[in-house]
Amino acid sequence: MFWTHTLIPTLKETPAEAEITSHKLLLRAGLIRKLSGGLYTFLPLGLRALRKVEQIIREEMNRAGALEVLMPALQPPEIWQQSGRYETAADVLYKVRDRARKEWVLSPTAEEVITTLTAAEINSYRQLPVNFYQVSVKFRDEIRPRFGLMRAREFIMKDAYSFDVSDDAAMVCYRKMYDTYKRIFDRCGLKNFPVEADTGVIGGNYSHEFMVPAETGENEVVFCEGCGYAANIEKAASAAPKGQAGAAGAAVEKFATPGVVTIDALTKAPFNVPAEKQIKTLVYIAESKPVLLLLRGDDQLNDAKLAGAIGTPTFRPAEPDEIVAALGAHPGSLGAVSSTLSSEPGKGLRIYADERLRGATDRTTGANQDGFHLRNVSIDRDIQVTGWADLRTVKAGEPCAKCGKPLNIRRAIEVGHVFKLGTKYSEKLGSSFLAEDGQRRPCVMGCYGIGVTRTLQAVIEQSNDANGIIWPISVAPYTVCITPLSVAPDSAVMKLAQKIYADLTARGIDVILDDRDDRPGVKFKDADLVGFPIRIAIGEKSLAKGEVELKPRGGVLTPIKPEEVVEKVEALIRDAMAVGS
RNA sequence: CGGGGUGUAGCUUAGCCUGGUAGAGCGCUACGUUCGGGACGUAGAGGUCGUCAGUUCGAAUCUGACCACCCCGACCA
Repeated sequence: MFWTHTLIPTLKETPAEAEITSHKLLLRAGLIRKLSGGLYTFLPLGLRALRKVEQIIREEMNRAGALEVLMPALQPPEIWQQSGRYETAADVLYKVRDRARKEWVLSPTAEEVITTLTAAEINSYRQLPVNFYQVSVKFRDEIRPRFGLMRAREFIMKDAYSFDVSDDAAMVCYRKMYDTYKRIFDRCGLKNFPVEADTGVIGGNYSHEFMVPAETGENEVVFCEGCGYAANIEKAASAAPKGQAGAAGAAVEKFATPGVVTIDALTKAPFNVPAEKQIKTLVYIAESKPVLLLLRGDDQLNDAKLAGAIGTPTFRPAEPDEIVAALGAHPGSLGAVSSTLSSEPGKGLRIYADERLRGATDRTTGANQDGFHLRNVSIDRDIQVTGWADLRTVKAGEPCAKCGKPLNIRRAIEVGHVFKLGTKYSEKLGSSFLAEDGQRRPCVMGCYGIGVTRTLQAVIEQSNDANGIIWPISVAPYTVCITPLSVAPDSAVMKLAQKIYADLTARGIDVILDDRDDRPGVKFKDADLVGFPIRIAIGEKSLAKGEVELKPRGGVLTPIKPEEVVEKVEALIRDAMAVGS
């Protein structure tokens, strides 16, 4: 490709809309342009990089035996109602109507469609296992699109769905996809690591996310350098000490705490109750009923764990008036001690306590009367707990549950997610098979997603410098940029540039020739900004010495003879591509 | 949806407080001089000042509503 024959609208200045480095560079390097919030046009260069990522994904999915299909983005709401996600995923579903006012759903993912397909087409154990995938546009009504391609209303996703005869067989497939994902992200030049993850609204019982470490990432990941344990903070557990369980002491005693409405205020004089000796009481509404959640005063509730504990994905913090209605007091004086509750625990009011409170004695909590607290509370004696669960959020420095070493927390970008789904969708949508023993059984499913557009941006977020993007060769829009410093058609410089262009292109290498009649500085700056992995500069000065200049984007400039160019470039590409293959 | 912020040319912005009908840099066009890390000169093109309403003789500027975008929280690949 000749530079003047394509569109690469580089910008000297950063558009005000971009906040993080990768988003700024996507715009400045002329890879994308915004149409509206969370909606972007891929320009020729951005699309080339995107296609490279897609190609790697296709090669690895095919290698793993998955079958590529393409499902409709516009889907009937009936199958969503059948799976139950018409309600549970309602927040992210874009809905449109046709001329007859019939409603349709824009696909955020495709479990329903693929399962409808296999319900009709897969009938025998002889057809299993099978794994279908597609690369397509997905739509999600995000609460807040942001950071360019990182969280968009419309994005490219690779989604795959596996069907197996048994749980064990599904696990084999899960492992294969796990390994495949590792290879895909390695080949994209990304530093990445898998972490244990929460399953969220998709459901299922086992899952890992693939994370790319980045300060600008939207996820927090807990990891242990001792044993390699790693988990999303939504899922992570630690061996945080529970504190000694003793015998219940003195009777519960009410005391006045006028104006004290925070954990922190109660730690101060004249009360001096340490946060870890307090029981924090939170009120949530799940399925229209209040639920009390008890945690140590110095612990934070983890929403994802809460969802698992109460067994419903839809819940919300109670409004102040709902809290007063349920407990008779305002936040700051709430508690779960049986004698202070108007309604019997178990009869409508559920109480879940964090594992860390098991056996707790000598605690202080609210009295369900504004301005009063209770001391000497023993949880086993004084509180009727409906269920125990891990409800707290892990903090950095706590001992690893597996090896005891201190845990670390870092931010990361989620680029992929693998789930073991079980039979949730296959049962609801009737995807079953006749087994060898003549029994009909539901397929055991797994699903596997990669945010393709997000992966592309993660590459940029991870690989750049003050001058611009540093593309890994595997996903660069062009591998080589030839920069002739004179573009007069009959000049020796331009003639050599065109010869090298033809030679490299003939070897199947992606080359762009910067034939713009601009000053060298402009061309060098743009080549660095866009970040082509290899630049070959040809000027009259070096040519007089019988040389051209070869410069890897992140490396040092080396003068070489023109006839060595093809060989050197191929060597560089070979070295780079050795990663992950 | 709650909280905060911003809307002036393709991009970055000045002007707004104190009302008098818009200016710069980059980019773009032409010509000339330059030519190894974002050159310079001359001459140009390009603006419903987010939208609507109000106040006023007069609104980019003051008031109100709305819209869009950005940031913080919940959501997710």
